[in-house]
Amino acid sequence: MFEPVRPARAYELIVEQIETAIYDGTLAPGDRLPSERALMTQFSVSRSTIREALRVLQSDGRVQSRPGDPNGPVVLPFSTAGLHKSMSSLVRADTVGLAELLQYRIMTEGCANQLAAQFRTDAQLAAMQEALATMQASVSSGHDTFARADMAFHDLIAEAAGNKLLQVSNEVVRTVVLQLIERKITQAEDRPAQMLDSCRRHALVLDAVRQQDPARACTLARRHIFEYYAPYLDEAELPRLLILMDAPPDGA
Amino acid sequence: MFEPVRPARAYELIVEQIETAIYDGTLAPGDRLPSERALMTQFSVSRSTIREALRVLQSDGRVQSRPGDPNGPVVLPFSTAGLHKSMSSLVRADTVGLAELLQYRIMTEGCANQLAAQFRTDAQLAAMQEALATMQASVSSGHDTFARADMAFHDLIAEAAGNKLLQVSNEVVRTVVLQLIERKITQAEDRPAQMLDSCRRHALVLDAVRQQDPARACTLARRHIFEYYAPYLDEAELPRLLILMDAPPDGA
DNA sequence: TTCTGCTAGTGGCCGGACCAGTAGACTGTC
DNA sequence: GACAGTCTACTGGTCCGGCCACTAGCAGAA
Repeated sequence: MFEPVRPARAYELIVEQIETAIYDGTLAPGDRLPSERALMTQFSVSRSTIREALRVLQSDGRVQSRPGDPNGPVVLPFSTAGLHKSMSSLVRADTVGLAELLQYRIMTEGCANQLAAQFRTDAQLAAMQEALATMQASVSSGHDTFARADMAFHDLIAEAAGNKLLQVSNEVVRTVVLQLIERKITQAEDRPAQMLDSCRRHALVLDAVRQQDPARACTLARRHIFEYYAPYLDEAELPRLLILMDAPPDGA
Repeated sequence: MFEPVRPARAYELIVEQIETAIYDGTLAPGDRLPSERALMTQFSVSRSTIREALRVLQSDGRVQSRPGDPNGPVVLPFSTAGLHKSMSSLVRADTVGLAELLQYRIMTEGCANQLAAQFRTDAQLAAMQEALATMQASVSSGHDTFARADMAFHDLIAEAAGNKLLQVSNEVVRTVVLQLIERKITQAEDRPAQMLDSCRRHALVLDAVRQQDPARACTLARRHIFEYYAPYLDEAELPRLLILMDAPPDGA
């Protein structure tokens, strides 16, 4: 009949007020909050309470304060840091595993390629071409340049897809996956062969994007991710990914 | 040559210590932290510093403290709450429009249905059936019950898909979409007809899930979302969604 | 045995204080 | 007038001691 109540903490109310001010634009990135001593009069609470609220906002990446700064805490622009943090924490805690990450990535990256193939501009296509060239050129030189160019390629795809959510989620998942298998992948003895193979596959995908063939771009991208990362998975985990390959959504 | 240094805050060091203790299992979910007064002697800092550290840990969903509890703050189990929080902040903050949200939702929900059709258990199927029944029963009664049952249905699909990332992102996007058009949808004069139609479509999707036909489940789910929300979009925005319909991934 | 009231200890919050650090004004020099 | 250096007012980080409402568990009453 009645609902349980959760007594309101003062600092939580302050966090809420400042958060909504950020959401509705009253506080834009780059703006400055009043100093802690000014805030305590505005909210009529003590400084400890203000500080606890600021700590929460800071840990959420909304504001940042610097000792001695006479301008007060600064409102930060949105960043994906929070997403990265919470996702890698889930990975560290074994709540989500590599298979789950890859399953998700196969879906989103596939969709991204599909959209990119449809809506890419010529300029975007040229940029992708360039990123691929950098990848090919750095096969022999270094793992680092290659990885960066690889990252850039996928970023360009996501950008061409024209969906910010897709872009961000792709970027986050991709980064977390790389973190997870970074050691294994850099130490692989057949690393150069892997890189060459990766280039070949990227070229195939890029070709589909160039010819504006969404279905093929999607299928190739999915298959590429699957085959590239499959060695790092257990046998038992493969079916959950395979169903995304030859079954739909490419309707084979 | 040299890297910039960031002076270490005391409370940050405390957060780190407790966090690593949680990660490496020294502190398991359900365990109790010492009281704030005890922690201040262990870390040899003042209570304010302890409290600021606890605020950060609390906002990250790692611990929770309750006033008057003689057992001290409790270590929480890992959950997707943090991911949920940062994801909804992304969706809210980055000024993504309805079309973009729906585009994303069509992709993820489609995939979820595809996976759910493949991997659902009989128990999950029964639960979906029940949710759909509740929806059908509440068409005449009230908008609220209907919306809740609708939500439950999609949650069950996402759960059956067996991917936590997919589950969280689906839930977030769905919630935000509903918030965006809540007013328009509850005030629609043909609301009962809409509800009936929605039930019919859900039944179709559920049938595909029952028969474990992933391709059909995916296609139907995508089409359902598109047609349900299309009236709330501009003409110009439709193509970006349509490409996800009759082109792949259902390979028509 | 059940219930009640008490109590020790808890987290939430307050006010004041000190310190190292910062930016901008202020000074003296050239 | 331009520029180095100092000075100052204020900032955030931390500490201390104190008060309050609340909770769990216990001792005593029924």
